[in-house]
Amino acid sequence: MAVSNAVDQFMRRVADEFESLPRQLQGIARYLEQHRSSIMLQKVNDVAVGSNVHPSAVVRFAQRFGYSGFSEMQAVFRDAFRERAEPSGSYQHRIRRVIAGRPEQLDETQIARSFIDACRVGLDELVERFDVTRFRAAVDLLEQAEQIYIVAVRRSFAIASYIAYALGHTQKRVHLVDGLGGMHREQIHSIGKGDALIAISFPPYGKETLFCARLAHQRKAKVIAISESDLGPLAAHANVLLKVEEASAFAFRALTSTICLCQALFVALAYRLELKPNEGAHTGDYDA
Amino acid sequence: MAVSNAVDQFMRRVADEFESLPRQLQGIARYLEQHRSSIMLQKVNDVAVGSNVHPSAVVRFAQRFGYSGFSEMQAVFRDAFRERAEPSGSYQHRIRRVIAGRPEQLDETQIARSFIDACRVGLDELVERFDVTRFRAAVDLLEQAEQIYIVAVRRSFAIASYIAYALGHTQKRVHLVDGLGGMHREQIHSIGKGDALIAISFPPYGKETLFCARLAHQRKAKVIAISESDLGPLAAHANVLLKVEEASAFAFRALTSTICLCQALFVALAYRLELKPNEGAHTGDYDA
DNA sequence: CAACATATGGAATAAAAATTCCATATTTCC
DNA sequence: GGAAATATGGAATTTTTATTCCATATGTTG
Repeated sequence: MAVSNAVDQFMRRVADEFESLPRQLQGIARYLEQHRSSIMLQKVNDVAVGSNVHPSAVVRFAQRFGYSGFSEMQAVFRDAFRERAEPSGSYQHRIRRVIAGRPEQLDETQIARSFIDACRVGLDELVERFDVTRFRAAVDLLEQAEQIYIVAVRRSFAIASYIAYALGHTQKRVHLVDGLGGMHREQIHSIGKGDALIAISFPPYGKETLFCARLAHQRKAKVIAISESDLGPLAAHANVLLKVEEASAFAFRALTSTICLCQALFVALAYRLELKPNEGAHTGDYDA
Repeated sequence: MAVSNAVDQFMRRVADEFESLPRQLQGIARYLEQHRSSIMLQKVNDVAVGSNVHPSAVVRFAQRFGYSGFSEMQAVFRDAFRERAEPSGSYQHRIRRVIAGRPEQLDETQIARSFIDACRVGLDELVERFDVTRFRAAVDLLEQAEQIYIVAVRRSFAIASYIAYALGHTQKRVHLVDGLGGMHREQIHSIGKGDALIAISFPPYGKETLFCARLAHQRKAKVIAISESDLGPLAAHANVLLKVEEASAFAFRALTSTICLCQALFVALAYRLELKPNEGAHTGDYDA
C-alpha cells in the first residue's frame, strides 16, 4: 500500500497489538475497524454501546495506544475525513477516467469492478422476476420432504455443497450427491417417495444431474430444479422449477444470483420450520 | 434531482428567509451553505468562529429556524450524511423495521425478498470498499504461483470448491484441501515455497483453515486470505488479505459478496494469463 | 488454591459544549 | 434626536460528554 493515511496507520498498529489485547478492547478494535468511516461523528458512548463495553473501556483503549483519551483518538479519524473530503473532485475524476478509459485499456481492477457490477445487476433481476408462487411451492416441498437429496456438478457443485451444509442444520436428513468415487448413481439410488431432490443445472446440462432428476421423478420423489429456463431438459422431471438468469461478464458466468436464491430458499425454510437460530453477528459454531 | 434530502430542504428555507435576517445571521447562513458537508462534525464554536460571530448567535440562528438549538440543527446535517455514507446502516434499519414492525405476518416471500435485498447491499459495499492494491497483489501472487492450494471449511467450503473448479481451467496445478477422510493435514502437507494458498475463513474461524494457513506460511508459501477483518487470526499468516464484509439478514450470513469477489479474482487472473475463453453466453463444456 | 496481576463497570468528577440570561450596543422609524 | 425595537456579546448556567477513581470480578501463576 503506497500512501497510507493516519487512520490506516493507526488501524495497522491496532492490528499488530490486537492479539495481546484484553477481550473487551479487542471488541472495540473490531468495532473501530468496522465503523472507521463514521467514528468521527460518534460519541464515546456510541462506540461503547456498539462494542458492548463500558465507556471507560473505550477511553482505556485510546490511552493504550498513546492518546490522552477518546477525544484525541477520535481526532485522528476526524482529521483524516477532513483531508479526504476537501479534495472532493478526485472522486469525480476517478469515475470519469474509468468511464473514458474503458474500451481498450481494461486493467484487471476495472475488470473486477465490472464483474461485480454485473453481479449486482443480476441480483436486481432476481428480485424483479421473483416468482412468489414457485418459491412457495419449493419451500412447501422441502418442508414436507422426509429426506432431501441435492445434486449438481462442475460449476454448480459449489452451490449444492452449500445447500447441503445449510440444510444440515435442520432436522431433515440431507444427502449430497457429490459423485465421490464416481458414485452418482449409487448415491441417488435410495431416493424414493416422500423424498425431495434439489437439482441444479445450467447449459450445457450435466448428465449426472439429469440422470438423478430423471430417476427421482420415476421414483415419485419431488424434484426442485434450479435452472435457466422452463424449456431445458430439467423441466421435464421437475415439480417446481426456480428460474435464475445469471449475469455474465467477460465470458464468465456469475454465480451470485443462484447462490443468493438458494440461501433465500434456505432462510425461508428455516423460518417455516420455526428454526430460529441465534440472532447476532455469527451463527454459532457453524460458520467457518 | 427528484427527492431532495433534509439538508437541501433546510438550506432552501434559509435562502428564502435570508434577506430578512440580521447581519450576523446572514453570515452564519453563508457559512453553513459553504460548509454544509462538514457541519456535522463542527462544534457551535467552530461555526461561530467561522462566521465571526458569538456562539449564542449560532444558537439563535438555529432557533429562528425552529430548532431547539444548535445541536438539533446539526443533527439534520449528521443524519443526512449518515444516510449517504452508510447505506449499510440504513439497511440494518430497514431489516430491523421489517422484523420489529410485523413480527408475525412475515411470510417467507418477504423474507426471501429481504434476504436478496441484503445481498444487493452487500455487493454495493463490496464495490465501495474495493481495495485495488490488495486485489492486484492477490492476482500477482496467483499469477506467480506454481501450484495453488485452496482451503475452507463448513460454510465457506462451497467457495473453495468453486475456486478449485474455476482455477482448474487454467494451467496452474490446483489442490483443493477438502478434508476428505479427515486428511486436511495430509492434503496441505506438500505445500512449499513458490506455491500459493487461498484460505477462506470467517468468524468463528475454522481450525483446519487456520492450520493450513499457518503451515503454508511456515513453508514460505504465499497466503491469500479471504476474511472479514484485518484483525482476525488469518491476518497473521497472510501475505494478502482480501476483506469481505458479508451482509446478514435473519441471522443468516450471505455468501454472495464472497463468491462474487472470488469470481472477480479468477476473471482478473484469467485475463492476466491471457487465457481468453470463448466469448459468449457459456464457456464451452465447463458449465453444468 | 492462595496470591497476584489484570480487567471490568458503577459512580463521581472533570471538562467541554451548548444554551440562556441580560446588560449594552445598534438600528429603525417617527 | 429620541423612543422603541432589535441585535449583539460577555458571563453564568445547564446539559452533555469525557475521564478518572476505585471496588469488585476475573483470570493467571506458582
